[in-house]
Amino acid sequence: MGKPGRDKQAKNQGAWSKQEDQKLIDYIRKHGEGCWSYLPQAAGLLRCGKSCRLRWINYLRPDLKRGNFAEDEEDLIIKLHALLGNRWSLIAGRLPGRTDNEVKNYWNSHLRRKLINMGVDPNNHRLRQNLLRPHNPPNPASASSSGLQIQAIQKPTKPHVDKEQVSDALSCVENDPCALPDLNLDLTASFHYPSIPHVEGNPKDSRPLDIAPSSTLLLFQ
DNA sequence: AATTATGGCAACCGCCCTTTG
DNA sequence: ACAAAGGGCGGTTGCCATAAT
Repeated sequence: MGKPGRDKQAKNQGAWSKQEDQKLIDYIRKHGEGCWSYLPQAAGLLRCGKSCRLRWINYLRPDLKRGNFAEDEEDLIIKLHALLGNRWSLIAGRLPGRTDNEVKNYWNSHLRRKLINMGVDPNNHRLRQNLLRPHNPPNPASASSSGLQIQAIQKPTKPHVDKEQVSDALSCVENDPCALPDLNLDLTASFHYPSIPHVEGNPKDSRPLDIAPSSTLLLFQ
């Protein structure tokens, strides 16, 4: 294919206008989500298909929750991030009405800092070494602010994993339920597009879910 | 009141994977 | 088997609002 993200007809960039939003909404209400590369032309939008897709998924979809994250959503994001890493689409799939972009932004702007304040390395979800020393312990009050308790773990984590590792990790969880005592996560793909007209089945939706390894994760109780 | 710093979020970029012919 | 096209994803950027000075 040609250079990705480059639609030759696309002219508009930057923020979407109300008119553009309405065109996109109207088109998708009428025809459903189909071929994104064809959509701009059909809907009369001077945007690239990717831009339309992103605008719809992240902003215009009728089932989006928006607004502040609840505390249980925060907890879930932290737990899932510990399990999955920066796989925002998978994490968002477990949060009805939330998008990967929203979860990613919330992580980067709120939760990362929160974990750091708790003395936890947001990259590997382990207690930072310097904070384990007696003269500089993590603040227990802040650490329990979201109802989380933390156990330090020893082995380093690998940020990115391949699919075989992922399935190994899943079987590890299955074989050893004590590994993740209280997560109780049903890690099957879950998508929430209840009000979108279904035009054609998307084969990608049925692809197997891949899960990051858990053996070196910080454990939450 | 004006200026600067910071945070939050929407949107874009570019890579990678899957599908199709 | 291969290449091209489409779509999805995570990372990054840039704009705007608010806080601090």
